[in-house]
Amino acid sequence: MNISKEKDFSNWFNTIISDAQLCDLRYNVKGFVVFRPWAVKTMKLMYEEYEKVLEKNGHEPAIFPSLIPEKNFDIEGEHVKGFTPEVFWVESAGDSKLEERLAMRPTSETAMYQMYSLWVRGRVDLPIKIYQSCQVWRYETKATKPFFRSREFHWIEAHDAFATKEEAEAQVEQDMQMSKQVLTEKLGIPFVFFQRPQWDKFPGAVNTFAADTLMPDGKALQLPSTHLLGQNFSKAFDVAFQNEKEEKEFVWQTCYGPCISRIYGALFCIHGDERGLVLPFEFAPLQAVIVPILGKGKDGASIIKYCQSICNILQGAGIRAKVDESENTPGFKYNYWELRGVPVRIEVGGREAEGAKATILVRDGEKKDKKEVAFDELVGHIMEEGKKLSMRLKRQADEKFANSLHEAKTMHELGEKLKLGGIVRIPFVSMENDSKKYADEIKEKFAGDVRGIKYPAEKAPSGEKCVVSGKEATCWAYVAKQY
RNA sequence: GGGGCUGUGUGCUAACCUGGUAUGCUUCCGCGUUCGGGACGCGGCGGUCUGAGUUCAAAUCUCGGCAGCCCCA
Repeated sequence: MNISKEKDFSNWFNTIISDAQLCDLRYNVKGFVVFRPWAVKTMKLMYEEYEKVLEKNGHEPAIFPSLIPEKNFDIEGEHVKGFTPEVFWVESAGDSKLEERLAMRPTSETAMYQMYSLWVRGRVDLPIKIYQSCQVWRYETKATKPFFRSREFHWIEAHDAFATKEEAEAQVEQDMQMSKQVLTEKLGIPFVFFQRPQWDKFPGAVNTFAADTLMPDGKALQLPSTHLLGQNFSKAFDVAFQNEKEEKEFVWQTCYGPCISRIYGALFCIHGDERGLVLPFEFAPLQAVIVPILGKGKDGASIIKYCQSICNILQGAGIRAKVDESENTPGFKYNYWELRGVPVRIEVGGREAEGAKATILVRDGEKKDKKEVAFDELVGHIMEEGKKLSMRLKRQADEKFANSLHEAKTMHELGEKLKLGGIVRIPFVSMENDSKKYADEIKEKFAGDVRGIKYPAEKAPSGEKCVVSGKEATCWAYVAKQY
């Protein structure tokens, strides 16, 4: 495709989703896209990984209905206010209008917590740690963008209920750990967790913590967020238990929402290059592609046969591999699979077939990096190279991320740094609601958003003045342009 | 939320200003030759987003709808 994602990110983005066939934008409902097999295969692997980690951390799967009666939806005041403008409503069925309209879930608190109310009787029923992998719908009024902001998206939501506040707080930390295990360790996506300002919380939450990563154009993208709900919802939905003193006590809740379709977007934007996708080995739909090189004067049948024997041995070792037997020329196949980010390419022609070897090139290598590997060493070599590729991707992403963190002490400096892209640390007055006007000023002047304070909290600034208000700064705030 | 641009076979595109038989490439199908970095020849299938209006006549002009992109907040 030959487009620089740094210089021309939107062009790169639009080109890769159509050329690598990640999704099809031609579906005729605004904000809804068709996810195509190549994207879905990786997203499924991501779901699997995430579900595994959630279950390892004590969560169990469930499937809740996607429709929520309006009355449930109205129970928690803040939540209603936050979400109602974005709800798709089902108002009729067949020819008859429904007595009560039904919300297509924009998130499942109001579907799940009424059930939690029935399920929780005593301490023995706690904690509840349930997740579901599902899609949700939100009528986004901002411009939609495939993967990043669609009106339908695919995520996991985990909803936990505890007997004590401390356990709930610990859960928030566990959610952050899980984010790190999956996003950073497995997918190579760097991020920072911020505690969002009071004016930018999840509707109904006591506190919101969200992971921000950076896109190639320097804008921040929110990835998983976890919310300390306190007792706001449990009081509203009557999720309570009888304690040892035989008193009624409301549970303490958290919810956690990694959006797989968005994380997938972040994944390919962070690792992709001017030739197309670059995928971590573990998450590539196809990990090794074998390209036969036939031609006059060569024994085509025996080359194909040899390719197949390589494929068998790789598949036997658990590597997702295939022989590309299409009618295209080798050069076409190289480009085709590079565009799709297949980690390892194996070229097999007469030379290889006769010498019981194969020529290997890893996705982020150049022509000169091709290596010949003996048949018997292929499995070990590919596993090793795959692992190294994933590590390289993670390291490069980490470095780039670290280089995009800036600091500013004055309004002017903040403006200059924001122009560079990335996240800028400033001394700031506070994260309370009455400081929102200063954040609004930053937004107005530089289109930058106050993302919050770092979590875990940093040592507060001493003797620093807020760059906006000039008042005594009580915290280090982080500012970025955002998606 | 505000502003701008756009919609023609699968994709890209010409014709649009100045209304009159819709151009070329690509994809796809068939046949043959090719194959170590996006092969080629010949033949074939396939199109003006949608609704209304103006007109003898609309891809073209006008208005609405739907959809996409870009910029600003």
